[in-house]
Amino acid sequence: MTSKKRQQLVDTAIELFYAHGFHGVGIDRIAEAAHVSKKTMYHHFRSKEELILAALKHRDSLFRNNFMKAVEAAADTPRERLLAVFDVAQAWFSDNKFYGCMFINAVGEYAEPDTAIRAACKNFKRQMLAYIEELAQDAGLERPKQVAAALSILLEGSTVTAQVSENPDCARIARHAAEVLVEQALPGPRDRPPSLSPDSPV
Amino acid sequence: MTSKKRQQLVDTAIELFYAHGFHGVGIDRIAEAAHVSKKTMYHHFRSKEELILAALKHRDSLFRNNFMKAVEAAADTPRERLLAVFDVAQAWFSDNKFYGCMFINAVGEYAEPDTAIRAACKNFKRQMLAYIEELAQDAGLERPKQVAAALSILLEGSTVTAQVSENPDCARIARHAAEVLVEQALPGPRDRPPSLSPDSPV
DNA sequence: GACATTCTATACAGATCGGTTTACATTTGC
DNA sequence: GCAAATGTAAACCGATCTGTATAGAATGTC
Repeated sequence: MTSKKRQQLVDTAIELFYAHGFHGVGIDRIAEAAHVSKKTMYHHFRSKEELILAALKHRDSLFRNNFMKAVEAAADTPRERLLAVFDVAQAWFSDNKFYGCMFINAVGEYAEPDTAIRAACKNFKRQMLAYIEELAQDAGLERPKQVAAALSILLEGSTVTAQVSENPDCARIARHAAEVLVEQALPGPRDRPPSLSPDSPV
Repeated sequence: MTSKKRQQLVDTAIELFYAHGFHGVGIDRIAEAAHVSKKTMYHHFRSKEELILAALKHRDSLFRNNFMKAVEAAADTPRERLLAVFDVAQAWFSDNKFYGCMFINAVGEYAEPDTAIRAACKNFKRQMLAYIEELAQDAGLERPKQVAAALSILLEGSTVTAQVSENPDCARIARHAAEVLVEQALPGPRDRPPSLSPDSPV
């Protein structure tokens, strides 16, 4: 059973690191905000890096869980879900506590390769890509991996564009682009009209 | 005339900030690496933030200049240039000193809105988008602004994907997606075959 | 050669960094 | 009631942070 104090620390660490960066937030600040003494904090995490790793790991599972649930709630058919990814993203971008992707931000601060922090970030991205590949497969697309890779790039791009340009609506642009790519990857006759046709049998 | 020492400081600041983050590099380290004393450094820049701003500004003009030159050298026709953007990006990603987009990294560390640093980053992205819009316009596409926004998102997405996943080849995926989007935005009959046709008159 | 200027190296100030330790309060088990 | 255990706040450590000030070397000018 994970301790309650430990969870408070991880939750607070996620919030502060996400909003102010990893180098920008000190241990003291996290301990104080979490109402935990530094001593007990160092009882649960032997270093700042371990706290960062715990925060990233928890953020990973929490974020992907919420993301998948939101996608599944937003659409029923596999193909609609593939596009609903961008609706969910738009809602995320519109949160007033949206500061981009925490893992991209982490890599921006910790660029050295072959470190535990980078590995956690790479792993998050790999799992997000795997989820999109699964959706693309279920949607019965041709070359699902390639299409999923393109949709993943659109998702990353809209995330950083929303972050830097403070414009959540770029998710709509990404969705339109995704529609074209998905349409073009549908099996069957190639020269169909560009409008979305009703579900074809898979 | 900009002083030589000043330029050394800016160049060194760009290199170190880009590789290790803004909070991760101190004033002393930059002054030492630039072979400039702290005193003369504070003669040219009254604070670290001013040095950061000068570094971002110089990086902005340098990067966009090199990028545009590389695109123009890589292709002759407007439509080919629109796609050559991703070839240039791929070469950039393959540099062993590639650490993602410096401006995205900056926003990840300085999230507070309405600051000079954020304004510099937003401005860079705005100018990059304007350049892509210009290419889209010259290529004679329908809805050039919307296509340019999508291509910009693809560019941002491939940049962060190359950064986090250490895979420069995602530029190729982005290029393929861009080809589909450009093809779909060409004026004239809609149901042409998916292969790229030779230049149509604009 | 004398002098003002400009650079340097370096020490310093005060704050904060990550991390440890100390002293005390609170809870717990018996 | 009492001791062991666990929590706390807070001082403390050395290092580093941004920013300033000092002392001396190099430079240029007359």
